[in-house]
Amino acid sequence: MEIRETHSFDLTPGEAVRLQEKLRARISFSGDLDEVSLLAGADASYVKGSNEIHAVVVVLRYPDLAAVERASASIETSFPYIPGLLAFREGPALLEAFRNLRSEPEVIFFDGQGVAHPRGLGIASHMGVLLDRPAVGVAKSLLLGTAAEPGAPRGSTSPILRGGETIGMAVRTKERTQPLYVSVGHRIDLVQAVDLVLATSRGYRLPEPTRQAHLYANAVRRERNGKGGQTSLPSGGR
DNA sequence: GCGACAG
DNA sequence: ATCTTGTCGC
Repeated sequence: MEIRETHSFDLTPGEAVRLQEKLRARISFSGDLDEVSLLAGADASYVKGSNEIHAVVVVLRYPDLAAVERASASIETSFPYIPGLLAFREGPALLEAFRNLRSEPEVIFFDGQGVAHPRGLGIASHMGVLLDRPAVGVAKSLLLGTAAEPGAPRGSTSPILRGGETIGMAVRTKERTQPLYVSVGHRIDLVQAVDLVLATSRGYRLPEPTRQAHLYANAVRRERNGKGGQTSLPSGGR
């Protein structure tokens, strides 16, 4: 993918916060999506004792979810994990992975929050704005706000509230598992974002784009890491 | 001041 | 995120 815009990621936490406050104004909460034919999932994995970060993007065809393309990038990061500043840790690697991608997915799922963030600019919104592409935040836990437990059936939802405002939706993508927390990233509305997450969740808690990205990110880390990584193979399950 | 806190 | 084997439940 062509990345027309970027900025320095070599910032102090304070400078990063100011940049978030500035970029948040550019988020579009409305959807301009017609028919989705390609969607992507992005994720990153790390090597325990080092600063290595392996970022990947997996593109799937919609609605059959067949794999179309995978791209990755492995770099050194210096920014630590600070709640609220995740994009400054994973962003550089993710953008590099997108540069290595040839497909043009219409929507991208990110691991983490969209606007359900202290400054309204979680990693999904941040990347969405820089890539100027519809983006959805799919998080496994909450960073901001509260949400009642969604009903038991798959597809049940419950709003993520923050001072009376709905900033996202808790979504039950699979029965008897913890809900996912979906929020608008960029150029999409919450209803469509939730619809897409549910439409791409097939038998697992994580929607396929995110799940495939997770698996690929771990695979990339392992092959680029002959020793320090995990040696056992997934035990499987069917 | 204290606790919470995406990945 | 990462470290880890078996184990309980669907």
